[in-house]
Amino acid sequence: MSDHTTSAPLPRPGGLASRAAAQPAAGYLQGLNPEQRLAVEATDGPVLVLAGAGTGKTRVLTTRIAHLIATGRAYPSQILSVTFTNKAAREMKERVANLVGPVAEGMPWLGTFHSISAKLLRRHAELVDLRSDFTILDTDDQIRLMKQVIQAEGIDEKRWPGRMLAGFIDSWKNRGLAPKDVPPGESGVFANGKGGKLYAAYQDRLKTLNAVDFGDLLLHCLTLFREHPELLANYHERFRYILVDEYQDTNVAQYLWLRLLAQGRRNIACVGDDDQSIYGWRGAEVDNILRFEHDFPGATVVRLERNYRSTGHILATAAKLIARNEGRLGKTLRTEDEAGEKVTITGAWDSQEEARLISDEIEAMQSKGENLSEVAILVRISAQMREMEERLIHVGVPYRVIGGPRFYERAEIRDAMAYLRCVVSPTDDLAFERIVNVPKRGLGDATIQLLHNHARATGFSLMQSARAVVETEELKPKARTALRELVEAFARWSGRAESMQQGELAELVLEESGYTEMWQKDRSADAAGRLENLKELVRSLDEFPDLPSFLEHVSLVMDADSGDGGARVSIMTLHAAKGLEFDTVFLPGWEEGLFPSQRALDENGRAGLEEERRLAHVGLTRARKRLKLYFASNRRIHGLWQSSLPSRFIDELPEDHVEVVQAPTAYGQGGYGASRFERMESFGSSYQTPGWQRAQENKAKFGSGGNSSGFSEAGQRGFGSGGGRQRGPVLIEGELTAKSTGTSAFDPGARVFHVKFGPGSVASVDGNKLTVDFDKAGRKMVLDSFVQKAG
DNA sequence: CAGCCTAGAGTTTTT
DNA sequence: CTCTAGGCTG
Repeated sequence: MSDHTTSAPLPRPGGLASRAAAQPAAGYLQGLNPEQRLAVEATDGPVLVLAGAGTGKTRVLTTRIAHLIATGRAYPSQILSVTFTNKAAREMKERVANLVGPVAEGMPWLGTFHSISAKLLRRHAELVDLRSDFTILDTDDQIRLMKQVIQAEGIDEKRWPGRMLAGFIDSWKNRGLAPKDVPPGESGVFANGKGGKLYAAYQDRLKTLNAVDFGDLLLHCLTLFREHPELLANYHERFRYILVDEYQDTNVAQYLWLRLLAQGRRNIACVGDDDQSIYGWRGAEVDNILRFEHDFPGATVVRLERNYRSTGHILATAAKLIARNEGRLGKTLRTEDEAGEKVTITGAWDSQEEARLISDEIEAMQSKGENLSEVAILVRISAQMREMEERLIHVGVPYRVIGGPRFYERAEIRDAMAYLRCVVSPTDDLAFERIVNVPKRGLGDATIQLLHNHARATGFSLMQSARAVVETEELKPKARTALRELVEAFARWSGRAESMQQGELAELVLEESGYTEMWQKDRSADAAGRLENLKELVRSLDEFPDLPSFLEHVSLVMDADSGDGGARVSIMTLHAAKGLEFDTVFLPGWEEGLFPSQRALDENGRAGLEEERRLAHVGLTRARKRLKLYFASNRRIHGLWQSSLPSRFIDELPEDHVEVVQAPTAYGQGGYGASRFERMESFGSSYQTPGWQRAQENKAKFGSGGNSSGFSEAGQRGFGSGGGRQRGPVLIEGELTAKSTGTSAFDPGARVFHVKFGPGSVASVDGNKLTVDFDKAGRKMVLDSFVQKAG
């Protein structure tokens, strides 16, 4: 290994380090509370910092790094500091730089598990049978490859889809299992026992392609360390201190990775919060954090419990909720902040009204001049976003959606990348296959198949095969010409790669390949945006010294540029909100089945419920000053209106700290009050009627789809915006209280018209509920306010 | 080979 | 309901 830092002596007296150490209580330590300070100053040996939400976790981490550097314990290049996301890594780098100055620039080992692993692997690729210019596949490439492998085995790809295999393989990799390590019982679950075999075949394919997937980055590192102890020892020497952020999110592979590296000096500090572990479904093992003291005997455990973020009521609410979980290390958050406003809970008739209530609140805040960037709407599932967006567009409140497809996952970026990959490494078959017929060149399945056959027979890459095949008569003239042109173009581009600025080269490639033109001709709504993204890609290219380093950056680091500093409300999933905070937080959709998610309950029972509860806890603790929860009695799921009960989590909140703001609607109130009754105490829903199914049954009582669909347009106008700024629920309550509303204005036999179902005749009347035989839609039960007299 | 149409599915997401 | 992937037809 050539890295000079390995053999560099420790700072000597008189160096920068000792000067800093000589100063009493260094400036960076000031303002830390005693626990934080302990977490910073316990430099040697294993340390576990249990940092509750808003307790200054990042501050501890960055100050600790500053402390290690300033006291001369380590050079920046001797500190291994791992995060999960690039965002976290970036933030940490910035904050360390603020503390210690430009020395922090030299922190080559501050990064994500994956980027650090990639770096290690590029150095030692040959030891795990790779070339150092290996490509990193994304999920899409991965699945395409799986499909090929599955088909090659002669398995029906429909019954055993590639993405399913990808899921299995991913979870094996998460657990650090190579093909040979997969328990036979598990490898059997896919394709009648072929799972393990397919995994092995897939790994073989990757090796031939000189490619790795995300999981391999970790896995190959494990192999590297295990099979080359001298190399590992070398890194033990180098990494004097190891820091880990969000430790509760580590999976088994990451845990093993850390354990191997920490073995040497045992100077490992993990910071995390078991109450914020929300990624169990993708392999995170809360156990890693629960087991820390056992794995690292003699560990110093520090609890950070003083919260600097939220007001009293909010914190008390969150604390009470999370206290219901059993599998936790136990922390009690406290604040010295004022009690503030109570947390509110509002019931709405349906999800549209819920959106309306939230937008009303936001508009009110906006008119008071509050900063919309301090407002967030956090949802359980992305499907909830659309309705919120529609509503905000309707009232003209600016918003931004956080999350969604990442920059490099967009088709146009991946296509452009594939072109560049082919230019840089003509043997990249996956990239070649991706763009061979994009834009359309008349090179379809038949041509690809031929190339594949040729490649398999000769051991050539697809590009080489193409070059050979165009010299033969095997292809029809049309296809042959097209393919020849493509192959020649790539030769030309590759030839220029040396001499040209990569940004220019990319532009040239995209232009000459006809790719840009393809989108220019496209008239779909998002074509302009895609061209814009391509421009962005070209622009960012020039920030890199060369194409390969750019490609690495894009596959591992690049994320969507959510720039744009305008004041906007943020909409995102609860998962995406972890680590963020806002003055005001809206939490819609607290309903059984949605949150906690029925699926989490069905698939993981109590563990699933507890993870959902932690997710709720994450949501609650995002708020600094104002926290507003909502539930709707009716929600459209997969296009069907379903009625739902308020979430059990609502029942679990402390009455002293929450306020049920609006008397919920008549129905809503029934639901809220009755929910304690109706729900069973246990969570195992297997023997319990699922919420949504019960909702189906209830539906009859309140009219099937009819009433609610009418809500969409006529309904909204009818009560919502029309009747003088009134709160929706009040009006709806009137509509629903059949008994007190008196009789309907309709008589049996009357002809009526319904916005959704069209014309029909009234069959019977029950209060304000009508049974109508619609001419087209058949017999439906609807509320009279949704129909008009006709003919 | 390309465009249209139909059938099926449909949490949470980073790297 | 809405999207996507794959199948079928021109």
